Amino acid sequence: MAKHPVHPTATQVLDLLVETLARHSTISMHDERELRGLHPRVSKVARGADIVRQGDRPNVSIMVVSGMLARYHTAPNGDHQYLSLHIAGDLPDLQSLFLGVMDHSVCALNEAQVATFPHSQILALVKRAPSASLALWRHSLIDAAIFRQAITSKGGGAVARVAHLFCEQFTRARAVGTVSGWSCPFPLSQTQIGRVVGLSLPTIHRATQSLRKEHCAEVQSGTLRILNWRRLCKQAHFDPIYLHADLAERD
Amino acid sequence: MAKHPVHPTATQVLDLLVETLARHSTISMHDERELRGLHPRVSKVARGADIVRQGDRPNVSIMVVSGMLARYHTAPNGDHQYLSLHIAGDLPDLQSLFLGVMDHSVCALNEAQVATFPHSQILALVKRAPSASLALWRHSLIDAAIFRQAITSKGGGAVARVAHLFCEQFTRARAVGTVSGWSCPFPLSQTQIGRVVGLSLPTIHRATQSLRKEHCAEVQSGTLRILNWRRLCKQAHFDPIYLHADLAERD
DNA sequence: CGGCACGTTGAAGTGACTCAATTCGCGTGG
DNA sequence: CCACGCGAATTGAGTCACTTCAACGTGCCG
Repeated sequence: MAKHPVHPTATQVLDLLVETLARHSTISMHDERELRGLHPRVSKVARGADIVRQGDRPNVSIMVVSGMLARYHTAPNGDHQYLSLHIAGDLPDLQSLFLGVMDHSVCALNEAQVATFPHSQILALVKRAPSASLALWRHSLIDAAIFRQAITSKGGGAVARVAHLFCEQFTRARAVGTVSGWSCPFPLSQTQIGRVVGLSLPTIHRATQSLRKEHCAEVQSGTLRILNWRRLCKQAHFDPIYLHADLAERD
Repeated sequence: MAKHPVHPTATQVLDLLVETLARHSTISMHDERELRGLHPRVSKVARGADIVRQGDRPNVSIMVVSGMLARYHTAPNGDHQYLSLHIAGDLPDLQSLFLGVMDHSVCALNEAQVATFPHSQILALVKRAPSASLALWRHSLIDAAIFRQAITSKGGGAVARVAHLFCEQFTRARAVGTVSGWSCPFPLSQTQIGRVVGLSLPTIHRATQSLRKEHCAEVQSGTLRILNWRRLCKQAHFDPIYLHADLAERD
């Protein structure tokens, strides 16, 4: 599985979409047929580039095909506070479908490929395959659950916050199949980790160092490697319930 | 407008629901007719009582009719971290419709009245009036936007966080019409304010005192009174864009 | 009157921040 | 091929805001 498929076809993109939704929702034959009727446009995004900006009124929604994106707020002093990280299959700005104006921005953390779906097509899909739209709704609810967890995580110390970030990322990477052994992609510098968990660079450094010394986890050249999952989870007070990774229990 | 209607009829409850959704979405005649076909059950909840608990698998969703509710996480040490506050018209656990198991709890901050809607009825509604379900979806997206804002707010100092809470609550209260002059209901003790913004009691005390001394806002016997809206917003770095209170711009 | 919840205030401790200096890895141009 | 420069990681010193702990006031309800 190449990190950057040379030129993903529409079919591959739609595969990814269906696969993502099927991970937590039941997708009927009819739903799948309608989903495959969408016409995504795939484009490449440079590392650090913005895809959507606060205040925009997009008329498309995007899906991550490869690479990693981040949503962020811009603080009054100009700093960036990252709100969430997004990997293949994620739909980071699905909300723009219903909330006219963006209340945050989306940028690429490394070179990434994104698929864009016109809102008009999605809205048409909603009419023709309502149960497929419920899958999208559920997807956005899980998204919200992750934000709630982020609020609480700020209660713990620096090590706990970083450890929690590692746990969440590894768990989500495992779900989409981008892990190999105990490693998964993690293209963030320490400065960027600081923007995610809301701590300063020196603090992040000490926290990551502590986690490496205690053989919990380490980051090296864009990869996160788990050294001791059990211990890492304990440091993080990680309880994956909020990721709602279990299969749907209703239809 | 009594704080606790003696015994709200189903009609009044459905009025509130339609009114709430119409605030940000276009509700067609057909949608409204279908919404009014729901059969809510109204019940009274004692101050401090839990309505749903983490780990539950509810088969109903609730709407606040009067009073104030809070969603909260329970920290490893037993502390409660409030995630959001909810007033009349809010649907705090709409997510339970699609996410089987609750990842947080909901409790009443004062004596409150809540309406319960069976999931089965809502799902039936979704089938019969898809566009009404889009209004519910949008509602849950605004909910998520508030969580995102909460993450960023933790960046500022104690005074800024408390001020931001005051701004948000007053703005939302104004939207549902529970303000009178520059006052709105706010039944939280300083300890509870601490649970919302993630600070200790003494810090909250000093922050509220500072806001009163600077004639920004004050809390008195369950009421929040704005003394100087402009100055309060400045202290809070409050930008209401994330509340998406503007009317819907698409159908 | 006694208990209790909440508000008020002070003193001491601690964790993270800012600021700053140094090192390392790596690509680039002389 | 080496010097340079840049981004990132590393480390230390001093400061500040919030925490914890503790004590006391105050109003209300039994």
